[in-house]
Amino acid sequence: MSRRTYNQYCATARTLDIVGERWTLLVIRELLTGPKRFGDLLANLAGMGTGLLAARLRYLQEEGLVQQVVLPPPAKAPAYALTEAGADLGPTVLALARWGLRWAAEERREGEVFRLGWTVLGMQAIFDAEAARDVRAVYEFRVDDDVFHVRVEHGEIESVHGPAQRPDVVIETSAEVFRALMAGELSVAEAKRSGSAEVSGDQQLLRKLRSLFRLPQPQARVAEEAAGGSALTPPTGGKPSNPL
Amino acid sequence: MSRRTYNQYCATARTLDIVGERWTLLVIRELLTGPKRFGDLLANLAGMGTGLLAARLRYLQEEGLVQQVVLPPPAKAPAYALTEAGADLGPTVLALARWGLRWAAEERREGEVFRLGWTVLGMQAIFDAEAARDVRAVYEFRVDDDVFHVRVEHGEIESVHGPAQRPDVVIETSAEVFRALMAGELSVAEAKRSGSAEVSGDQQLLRKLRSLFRLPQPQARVAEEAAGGSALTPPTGGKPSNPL
DNA sequence: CCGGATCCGTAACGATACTG
DNA sequence: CAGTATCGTTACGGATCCGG
Repeated sequence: MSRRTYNQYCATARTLDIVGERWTLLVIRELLTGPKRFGDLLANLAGMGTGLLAARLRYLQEEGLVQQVVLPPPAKAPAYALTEAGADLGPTVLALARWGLRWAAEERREGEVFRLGWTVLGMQAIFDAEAARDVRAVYEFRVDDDVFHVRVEHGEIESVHGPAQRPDVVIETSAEVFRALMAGELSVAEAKRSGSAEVSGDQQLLRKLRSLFRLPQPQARVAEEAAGGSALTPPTGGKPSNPL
Repeated sequence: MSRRTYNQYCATARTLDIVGERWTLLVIRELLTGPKRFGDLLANLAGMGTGLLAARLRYLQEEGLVQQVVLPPPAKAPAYALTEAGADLGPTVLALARWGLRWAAEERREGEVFRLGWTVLGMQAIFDAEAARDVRAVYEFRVDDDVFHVRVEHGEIESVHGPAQRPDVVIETSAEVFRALMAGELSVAEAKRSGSAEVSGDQQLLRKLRSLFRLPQPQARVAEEAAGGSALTPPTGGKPSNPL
């Protein structure tokens, strides 16, 4: 009858009691880039039933991580947004993303869904605050019908759904080309030359873009030797895989 | 038949495909402080069935996050340990703990289990690298039959299950008193005076202990106002709740 | 059409009993 | 001690239906 809980006096377990169920952290991920409507959430969470999404949103509201809002005019539609408590899960979600980029970043698998917003969050995960100390720029990305923008300022980064007010750089392309760009299979210059991407704006800031991120060396997760002090596994030495 | 997956080309979702199922991150949490035997894991994960734990460990081995090891003499018993990939989930688990300390840190609930190791990890989560820049010390905690030690050096912290080689400070007490210490309901000095804790070792380093951690202000997760720009909620102003 | 609520088959989990 | 086998219960996934 009552809710399933780990029943542990432990901060990690308490957190997982609230956000550890299936889909929950992905709902948070979606809302981290801005408010979303029920239908948009559903569209980005293929496989999740409407009933389950409604139940999750209701529970997250009860727990004070999510709130219902009304989108500003002209939209004026009902939507869901994170509260301060919910938004504070950002570092946790980014930590998950960082691990995935390092240890589970094989290429796109057959049938896997791809959304622009996820990659934008990935950029946040590998953002290099040091390298961005003196950069102040707004990048806008347009893929298919989706638009996100990334604001870099004071060594911080922010990723938001929707167009920017005054972007310094605009990159417009297809989902597949954008995916290839971020996977390091293609450079922006190449994409632009081949006509598969439209790029406009400040050339200086465009060139700076790739320096703002420190992609972790993707590693293979091979089981190590058992027994004593397991010897260091040599670096995999695969392609460094640069984004942008 | 096949494994349940989110099927998203997204680093966060990929990570959750591997460690997002029930209990999995708590198994990782247990192993973050050192190798553990099957029975010890089970004892610290009350409510988890033997079959499920076995299945999780088998899967995590297949995925290269966990490996079977043989404990060094005199134990010489089989145990489970993290691989490099598994250990790299440390930052993620600590991020979860940090959120819990801030937003879900109500007092101990009726029936909740408490283990020394979880609190030791909590200390890691709120460790203040700046404040510890010039501290070099090993603290040992003994609670009931459990022993952990915390090594602080070069602005880094490490929490390990078992006794230290040469601890600078040793604190021995009961689970309930230790819990109260970390919850800020009691100071080490008070506990020592009342005879509910044995403390020995370097007094200087003992006094430094509490300065090494920056406990987040615990916040209530109240749902914020909907509509326009939600007004700032006033600080809860509860007791600052200092550990140690 | 959007935002759900309801229903039902399947997969995951929890507790206990049993075995090398 | 370290698991495997079994079985009742809960959670999830997909489809259908309903109100504004």
